[in-house]
Amino acid sequence: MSKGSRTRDKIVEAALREASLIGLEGLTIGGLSASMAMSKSGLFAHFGSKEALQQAVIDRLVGDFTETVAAPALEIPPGRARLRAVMENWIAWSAAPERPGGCSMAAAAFEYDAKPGEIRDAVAKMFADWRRFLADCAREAQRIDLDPALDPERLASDLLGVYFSQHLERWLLNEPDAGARALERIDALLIPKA
Amino acid sequence: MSKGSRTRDKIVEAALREASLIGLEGLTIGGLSASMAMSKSGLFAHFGSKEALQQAVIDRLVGDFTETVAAPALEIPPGRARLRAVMENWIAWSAAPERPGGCSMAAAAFEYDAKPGEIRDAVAKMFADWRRFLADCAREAQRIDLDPALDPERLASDLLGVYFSQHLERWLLNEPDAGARALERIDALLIPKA
DNA sequence: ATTAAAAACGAACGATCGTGCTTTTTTGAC
DNA sequence: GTCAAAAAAGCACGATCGTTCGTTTTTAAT
Repeated sequence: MSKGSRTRDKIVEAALREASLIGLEGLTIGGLSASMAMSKSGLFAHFGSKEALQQAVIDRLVGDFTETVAAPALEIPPGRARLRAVMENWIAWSAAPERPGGCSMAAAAFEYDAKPGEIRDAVAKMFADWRRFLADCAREAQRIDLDPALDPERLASDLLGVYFSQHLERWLLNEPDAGARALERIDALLIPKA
Repeated sequence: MSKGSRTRDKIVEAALREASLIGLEGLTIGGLSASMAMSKSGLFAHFGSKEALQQAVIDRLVGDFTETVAAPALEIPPGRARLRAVMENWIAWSAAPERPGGCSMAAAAFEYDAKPGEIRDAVAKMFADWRRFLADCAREAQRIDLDPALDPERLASDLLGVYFSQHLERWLLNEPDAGARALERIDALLIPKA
């Protein structure tokens, strides 16, 4: 790997960290370059535009998310336990120290829900893909040990909701036990097959 | 009422509308003054700082919210029906045309969850107050016709979650029936007394 | 070691940011 | 109608925004 793409990675990594605090829109080329002791123009040249940088951040975010939240859960055999592991990983991700401002996926979703453009489209795709993944996990689990009477799409929406409320309870209200309480509610949602 | 406070109201109103689209942080004195055909300095003089303007917007938001969502539900006698009316009003508020970018309360909560300062404190108070209101409604309803086995605090968190997920489904994924589906899930959460 | 390519830099651009000051216009009480 | 007070405007400031361009430094293949 060339030196160029290595620095590019470092930049995106730093941008992701900063975006977790101030949002994707709050990112600035100047501020970012200062935080990594490199020149504005040098940093800029790696992307060509601010929007391209934001896109790179989103791509990286999706990659990290998949790797950290979804992939490890796929090691667990399909069923209710796998779906619960997904949610467990997601909540842990939301509290991880390398994301000092919490889950950037949630932040980006609410930040761009009314800002047309390519960034918004990318964020919408990320969100829709994630909801579909949750629904697919639910459907699969219903063939094993999850109550077949549940509506998987509706369950996915509910799981998203539980996540968002625990996000705000943790980050906005500073309630460290928000994640644990959310997991209790998730257990209640995942009704086992009778 | 003096002319001064009348224009101030108009400014805050316009700012609230714009913030619904671009966020509280995205507000600019210049952009706002241009959108209402008035000078930057003339607008600025009403507040003295951008942060004071943002505070005014939040105050106005809280007022509108209380008046539109909470107050009408208090006309309904206490109980499960009142709590459901609160959620119904809230979801309708989220879809109202005078908020072209959706619920600013949700947007502000996620925007400021990691941005320390007075604005964040105000947003956190708004959110905490609202959650307490929901829990109080639930507790009250349990004395009438709501299942006493429910945990009112947990129910309040769940209701918040259902709202947030329908917000994203409506605004980010453009699903017009998100509100109706959310109401179904809310009905399922509000288990009647046996 | 040479050398062309890649990467980083420094300086500057026009635009816009929030904010201060001074002047002009408008208001409302007498 | 007068006149002080309030409101709005005009203008400019330092700072920072994203971006461009020409130069210098570093890399990596020969």
